[in-house]
Formats: sequence, structure tokens, C-alpha cells
Amino acid sequence: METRRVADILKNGQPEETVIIKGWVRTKRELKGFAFTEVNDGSSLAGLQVVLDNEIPDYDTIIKKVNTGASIEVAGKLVPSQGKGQKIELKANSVIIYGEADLETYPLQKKRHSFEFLRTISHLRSRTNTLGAVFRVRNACATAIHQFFQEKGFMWIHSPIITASDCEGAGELFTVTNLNLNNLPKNDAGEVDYSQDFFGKPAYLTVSGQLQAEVMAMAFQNVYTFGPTFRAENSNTSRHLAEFWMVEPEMAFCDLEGDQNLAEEFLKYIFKYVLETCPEDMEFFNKWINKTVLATADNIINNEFARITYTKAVELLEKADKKFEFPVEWGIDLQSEHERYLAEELFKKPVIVSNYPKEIKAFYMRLDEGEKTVSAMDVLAPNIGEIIGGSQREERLDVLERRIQETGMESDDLWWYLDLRRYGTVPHAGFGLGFERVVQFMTGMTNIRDVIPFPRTPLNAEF
RNA sequence: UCCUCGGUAGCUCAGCGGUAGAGCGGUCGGCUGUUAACCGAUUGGUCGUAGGUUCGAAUCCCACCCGGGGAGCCA
Repeated sequence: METRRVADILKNGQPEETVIIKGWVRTKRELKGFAFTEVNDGSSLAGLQVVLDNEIPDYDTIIKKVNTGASIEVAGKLVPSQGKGQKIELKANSVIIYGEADLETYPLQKKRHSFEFLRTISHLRSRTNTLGAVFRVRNACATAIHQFFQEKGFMWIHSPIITASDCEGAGELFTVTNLNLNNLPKNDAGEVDYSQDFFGKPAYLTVSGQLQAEVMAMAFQNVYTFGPTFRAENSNTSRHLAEFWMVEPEMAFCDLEGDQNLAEEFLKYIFKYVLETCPEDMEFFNKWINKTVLATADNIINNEFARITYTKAVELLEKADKKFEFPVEWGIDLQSEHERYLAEELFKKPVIVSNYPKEIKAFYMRLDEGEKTVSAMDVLAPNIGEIIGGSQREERLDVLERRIQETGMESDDLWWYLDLRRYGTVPHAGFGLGFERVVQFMTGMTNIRDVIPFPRTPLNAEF
């Protein structure tokens, strides 16, 4: 007989003759001669209440082993519940114990734990309500991303995880090598001789798939990457990971406005999708984690994002009735406090800021008329800050070469990137989005380490 | 990396120079419909690590390690 998922049983909500479920015991309430237990199989936030009484075979031995954390299989009858907390419950006919859990050492209790503590038991924390809900939402979010792009005819492309050049210059890189670190080959100058390394030159974990996405967009028009990205930056914040997932769409024949339109449509789509597919989990976050989660989602879905230029943003900040730690003037990079003011206090919704000074942005962003600004845009979200960063790319070979020089990049490494402008260049644009930040924003979780199953941060790679 | 707060029982914390505490959890007992069940009893500690001050240090000082929050960098 087929094993049923608890989510389906609860959704159906009807009595049934015989049902089998498999899962992990969350709680047991033992009375004289019978017991209630809640079994969770990961399919939903709510578990199924199972009633065990001394008519089942081996009741006395089984009841001692049905403890929080134990894995069991229950066969029985779905009946209307006499209690108040649930519509139906499973009256067990028989129970199989797969694996016991020693209550004296099992670290998860029937009460709330701090997220800090749960991080020290990442191999078990997914069995808690909150982390369970987070990872179901994370999955829904990933599904929504693929569905959004696939529906629009974007091709999912697989950018390399190992790259041999630090093209974007974004942050510190992790080196990839198979040289013997205890006996490094040296050249005449006493430096490490990478010609003897696996790739014959230094190699790194990717910090962005953007340049490769541009390559593929020059053949397939609309593409996106969705995969892991690495930064060896020593950042200790609630918004940074050394290993995180990034989504990077790239569109040929597209300008900055089209880029902004896609970003807005994209965020609306995934919020809508998650609300529709994980209503129970979202209610949970709204109740226990952050009471503005549902209102925020509603705000995203039903309002147009504000769109202002950097120049306008600076104007607004200069006349803001608020004292900033970092003073505002045209030319500065916007600080966290400035971004927060715009998104949280002034507009109270996501704000797209565009056309930043060229000095504070990357070399590949398209130079605007007047050559003071570039066609960049950031989507700033309340409580999270920058959630999306994108731009129209510089498609003009001469301008791009000039910008590479100005920003001190090594054009020899970029020969293939420049070739895209030599052969059939087109205006194109794209953006990057930190996947975990979207999950954070959506769930209201304050620390990014709690929205990825196995967080990688400085000094932390245990699991 | 910087600023700041913290590290005491399995968990969450109180104690802040003079015998190491509470709640929860665990264990045992009670209870025929529980819902983080309830009631009673009980168990549980190198006070992050190493130095120093003191008659005496969980408590004061110093260094280091680890964690939270904020900042920088960014996604």
C-alpha cells in the first residue's frame, strides 16, 4: 500500500479506511493506556495527530520508543478528531519504529530554540517548524524563478563554477588548485608557479556568471543563470554568505527600461507564486517571525515600484528631514542608511534607483549621454536593502575598451568578452539577484544563515 | 576588517567580590481526549580558554577564542 504525505491528508481533510504515513515524531502526550503523538513528514508545517492506544500490537514496548525525533511508520484509520486542534486524526492499528531517538541526547525540544543554537545543529534543524517552513518556501521560490523565465522563453544556461580570470573584479576570490600546498612549485622570482597547476594558470571559484551569460545572450537572446556563487570576503553580517545562489538574467536587444520592467515583473511573480503555493508557511512567518510579511508581499504584488534616478535620489536625501551618519552629495555611493530611508520611510515599497555616477559602478555598464553616469539600476527593498543590481551593458567596442582602461582592468583577459562587441554586437541588459536575499525578504528571516540549509561563512563549514 | 553586546546546567537565562540558581528539558510516579498537555517528585555545572589582582573571583583586570547586532564590501 502506498505511503501518503501528511500535506495531502490534511488538505483532503476527509476520513479514510486505511492510510499509511511515514515520518518523524514531533511530540508525544502520554496518558493512561493511550497517547497522542504528532508526526511530521516534511510535506507541511502541520503534522498529523496520531492516536495510539493499548489495542495496537506491542503497545507497551512501542510507546516507549515513540519519542520526539524517532522515525516511524503508522498504519491506521483516518477519523474525525474528538479534540479541538485538528479536524482529523490517525487512529493507529500498527506502528513500525524505524529509528529511535534518545531523549537524553536528542537536542531538539518541544519548545522554541534560538536560531543561533539551531545553526550549531544544522543537520537536525530542518526538523523544526521555522526551518522547515523556510526550506519549503525556498524550494517554491526556486521553482517560481525557473517557471517565470521558462514561461517567458528564457534559456537556463549553466555558467562555469571554476573560472580562470577575475573579470568582474567583484570581491575576494577563492582559489582553486590541486598543487601540493605543503610543497608549492616556485618560479625564478620565488612566486608560485601556476603553470604547473591543473589549468596552467590561477583559477578561482566564480563570483558571477554574468560575463558568460552575456556570451550566451548573444546567441539565444534571452537567458538566465541560476546557481552557486562564491565570495571569499571576510564579511560577518546577516546579509552575506561565502557561498550563495545567484539569479542572473541577460537579454539581448534590451535597454535599461526593459531591464527594470523585467526586475519588477520578476519579483511580483515569485511573491505571488509563493503566496499561492505555501500559504500555511507564509501565515506562520507572518505570525511568528515578522508581522509585516504578508502585508509586504501584498505591497510588492499590487503596487508599482518607485523609479527614480540616482540624481533624484540624492536630491530627495539632501532635503530629507533626517540626519544621516554619512552626509549626502552627488557622487557618493549610497550607504545602507540612505537606501533604507528611501525604501522604508520615503516610498515604503521597493524603489529602483538608476543612472549612477560611472565612478562608483563597474566597467561593463553602458555610459550615458554626457558620460557622467552609467545605465545601472538597483532595486532597493524595505528591510533588506539592495536586492537586485543590474545594468544595460556597454555594447560599443571603443567605449568599452576606454572604460576597461579607465577602470584599470586587464583587457588581455577579456579578449573574448570584447569579441562580442566586434562581431554582431547588440544593446543588451541584465541583472543579478541574490537568491537567499529574496528568501529572506519573503520570509522575514533576519539572518541569511537561516535561509540556506548549510551556510558557508568565515570559520563556518561544519556540515 | 571595524564598532558594540554577549559566552553560567541539554536549552533560555538570572546571579556581578563571600556555600552555583530558576524555568524549560530529561528521569520516576499520577491522570481515559491531549494540543509547547497537566499535577507531584527528582536529576543535572571544568561559570568560553589561559594568565593576573585579592584572604577569597562566575563576578574585577588583561589577552585570546567563539557567537549576536550594527558598519564596510556587496548579492
